Amino acid sequence: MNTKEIEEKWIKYWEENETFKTDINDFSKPKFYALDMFPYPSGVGLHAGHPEGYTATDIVCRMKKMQGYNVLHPMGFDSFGLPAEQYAIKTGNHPAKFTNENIATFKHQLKTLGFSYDWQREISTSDASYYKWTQWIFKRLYEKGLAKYVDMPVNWCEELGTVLSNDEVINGKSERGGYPVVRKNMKQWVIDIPKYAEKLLNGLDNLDWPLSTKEIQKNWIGKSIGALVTFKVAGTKEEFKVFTTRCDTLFGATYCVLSPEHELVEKITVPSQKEEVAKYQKECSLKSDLERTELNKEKTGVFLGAYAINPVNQKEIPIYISDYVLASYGTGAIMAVPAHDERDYDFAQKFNIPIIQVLEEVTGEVHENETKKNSIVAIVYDEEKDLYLTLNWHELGGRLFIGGTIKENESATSCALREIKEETGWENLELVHTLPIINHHYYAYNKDKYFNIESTGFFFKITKNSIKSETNLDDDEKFDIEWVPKDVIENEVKDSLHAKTFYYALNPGAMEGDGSHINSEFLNGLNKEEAIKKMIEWLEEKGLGKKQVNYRLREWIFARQRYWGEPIPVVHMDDGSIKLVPDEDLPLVLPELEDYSPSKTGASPLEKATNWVNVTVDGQKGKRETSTMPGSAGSSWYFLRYIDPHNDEKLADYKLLEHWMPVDLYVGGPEHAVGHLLYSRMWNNFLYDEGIVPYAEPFKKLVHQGMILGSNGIKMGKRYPEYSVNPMDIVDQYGADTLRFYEMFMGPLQADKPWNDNGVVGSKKFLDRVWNLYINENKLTDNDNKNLEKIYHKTIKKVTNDYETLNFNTAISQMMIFINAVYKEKEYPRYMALDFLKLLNPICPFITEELWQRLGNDASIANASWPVWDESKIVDDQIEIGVQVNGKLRASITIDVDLSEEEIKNKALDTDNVKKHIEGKEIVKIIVIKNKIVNIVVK
RNA sequence: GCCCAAGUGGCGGAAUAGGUAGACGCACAGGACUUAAAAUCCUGCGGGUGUAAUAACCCGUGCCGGUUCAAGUCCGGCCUUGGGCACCA
Repeated sequence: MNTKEIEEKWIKYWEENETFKTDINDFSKPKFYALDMFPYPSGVGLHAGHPEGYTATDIVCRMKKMQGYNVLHPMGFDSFGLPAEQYAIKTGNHPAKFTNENIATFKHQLKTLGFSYDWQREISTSDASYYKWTQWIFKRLYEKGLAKYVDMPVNWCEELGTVLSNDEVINGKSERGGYPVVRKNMKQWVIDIPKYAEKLLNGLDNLDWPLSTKEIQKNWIGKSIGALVTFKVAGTKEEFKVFTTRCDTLFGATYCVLSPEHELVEKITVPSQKEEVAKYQKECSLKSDLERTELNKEKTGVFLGAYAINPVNQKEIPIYISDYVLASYGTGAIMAVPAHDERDYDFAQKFNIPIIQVLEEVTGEVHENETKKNSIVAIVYDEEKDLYLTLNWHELGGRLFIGGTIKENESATSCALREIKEETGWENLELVHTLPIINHHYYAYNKDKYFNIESTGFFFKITKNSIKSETNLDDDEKFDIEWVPKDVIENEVKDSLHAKTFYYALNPGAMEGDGSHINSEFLNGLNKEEAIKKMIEWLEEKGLGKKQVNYRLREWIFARQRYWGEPIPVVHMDDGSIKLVPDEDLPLVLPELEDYSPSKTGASPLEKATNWVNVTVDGQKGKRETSTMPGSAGSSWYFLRYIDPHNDEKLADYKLLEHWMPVDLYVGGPEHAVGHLLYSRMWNNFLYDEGIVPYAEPFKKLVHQGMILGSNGIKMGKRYPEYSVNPMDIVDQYGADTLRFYEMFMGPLQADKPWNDNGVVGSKKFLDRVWNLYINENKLTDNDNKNLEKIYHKTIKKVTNDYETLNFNTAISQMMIFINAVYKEKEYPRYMALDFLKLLNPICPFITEELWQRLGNDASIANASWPVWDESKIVDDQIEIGVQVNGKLRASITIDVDLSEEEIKNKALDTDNVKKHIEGKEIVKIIVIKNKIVNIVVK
């Protein structure tokens, strides 16, 4: 088989005959729109991962076409981007030259692989005829106030000379290149995607997408429901709002924190603190994002000297600034509840701010007639030895810490010290933390009474001054004093009160879940949900706050200080106003430059095109915007343009969109979960709201292909070039069919899979086996062959269903089983041979076209109709089922399918090995699951 | 730390309304064809005890426990790997 010759022949045939041209206006058949994530045409051509997803959609498309669907299967290029620009900087050539050369290479390679794209619908985001409409959409966003020119802190990457959007920054470094990114205030174009947060969140519900991707989008949007609470600044007319999800803990708010950038800081700082505050603000502004997150261990901050008034109790509480409060989230200000937030706790400890507990954990089981009392649990820690002091009561109560009842007129602390001394003899300990009060219910066996206690926890440490004296214990105090490490406590301290107390000792401020409210006046006794509801009602009634939804999602930074992108179609007039470039002047085409290099100061290369930049509009002078749009602009709507790629009047005809959208199957990598896949949903939702497109959600079903790893199990790439595979080399050596077949057989589409050269050879062997069967073996016959009938119908069924659900590896294994069976036969009926070619065709279009023709067919197999199976021919009349005794397989029997339960039982019991295992035992029952298994239970 | 996904032979992977674990392929071993090799075709192939060979038995789907006549599949608790988020109030 000469794969090269065959492949070239059919590529030419399909092109000349327009085999895969979509008649977009033919609404008579059901439609199927399959979309691949279009590639960035890099200089190196396709990598091993491209053919995987592309083959997957191609298989489904080819099957759907044969099943009578009108299939739309387009391809294009995401052709704006940095590599082309860097090439232009180096060579002085226009980036378009480089881009077009690469597109030509990509297109050639894609054709070589046999994908059934309708190339007449090809688009390229850097074509002016395409980006005309990208600019047009931008204008609509601007008109609706969704594209905004604002002064705000943005991600500035010095090395790349541009600002970046949040999804392009990973751990404080640029996604591309890994260069440091800092926060910098710049006047920038942003898209107000948070306005669409709710729609983007709700829209996910009805999408057939991977759960993990939906989850990532949900987290990225980050909806939280809470309240906005107004705090007045004592002695001034100023006030500020805080966002909180736990307004029920307001009684425990003992200070407030503003972000260092908060606008109120200058106004309310008292004169004596001004210097220190200014110094701290400066320190924070110089920190990069990376430093700011890395240095999150030790809390820092400065007191403003000003006080806020807690609206629930009129108490004056200090106001600080600290960089643990982010300017960009919520209102940039918080109320701090150190008792129930670890960060606030750390800060309060460091600055000696009071801690008020307002939530109380309830442990144990509630009973009637409980006796109430107050008590303590004391934990004593030896830091040097890393051991904790416990009392081992053995069978009387297990391992516990020191406990005791608070006497009348005694404070909790002195009770704790007294109990420690009485029970263990230790004195002069250092109190590390007072732990939250726990409301505990229990039953005391020795007193036969139910108790309900308010237990205060204490965490003490032994110091050099600590002393131990002899103890004088009562007779009923039968315990051993044991010093044990942490893991022994975690395993052995079973009592819920003591275990919880220990947890709080190690995690101060961690009590932030549900609990019963205390110290909270009108909220006392309520749980979290009730208390939040009541507090919001109270705040709203008094005009001090209201219910508020907040999102983590931020503005989409929409400008890049680069050349190779869509020009933003606006003019900044000398009087400071902004004018849009009129629709009739679109596309606003990129000017040619002598020098494409960026500047370190944040100026776009376009500033050098002075003739282009300086314009007069309506007799007024102005300058064009010189930043360009990000790469994610053009890819946010390309799926619409495929439907009507040559339309000069509209981005796409509404009637066509109505018929063809949404995309039925979208395949691409999971790395676009919060970039492209969120941005395109936002644009499409916006265009829907504007009545430009007929459906809000663009992608009905989404599937992520996994990564093709090197044979070492590690991602292919620069690090391990010796393990990287160039798909074109595989095509040269084994043919495109083999590459497609192998990548589909490797494993589930969605999984990451290591490359294996032997696997490629194995795939080629199978295709050779098929070829030989049709060409060299004289088995083809016009007779029928009953031996193959069942497997033939089964194969059609399995392959059809597996293609539909994208389980290509198991479809292939079924085809192998079929071919193995044919090899064992003398005669291969012609109709089966033809139908098998149809089943294999979506994966291996070349070899199947060739064999189809050699079997005497004129037209392309792509136009043949998909085979159908006969369910009645699949049913077995005899099957083998297992026989178990007490759940262990002891035999298997062959039975007629319609055999009665009684007969199956008899047959099972009549088997030698089964007899052996039930001999002398009593049969308890016999379970017969029709056509599956028999299980005999004996005693 | 929080959220999500996944752990099955030497390897890639099959099998989930709970019902004979290891389909199919790779690798490996043996055989046929050949002067020979390659290619091709056929057979075997989870680990162990056992047998001349069969038979038969035991163990086995990351670990521990549970539910069930029956668990890779369901439940509880861990461990490991991958991905996402991370001072988000």
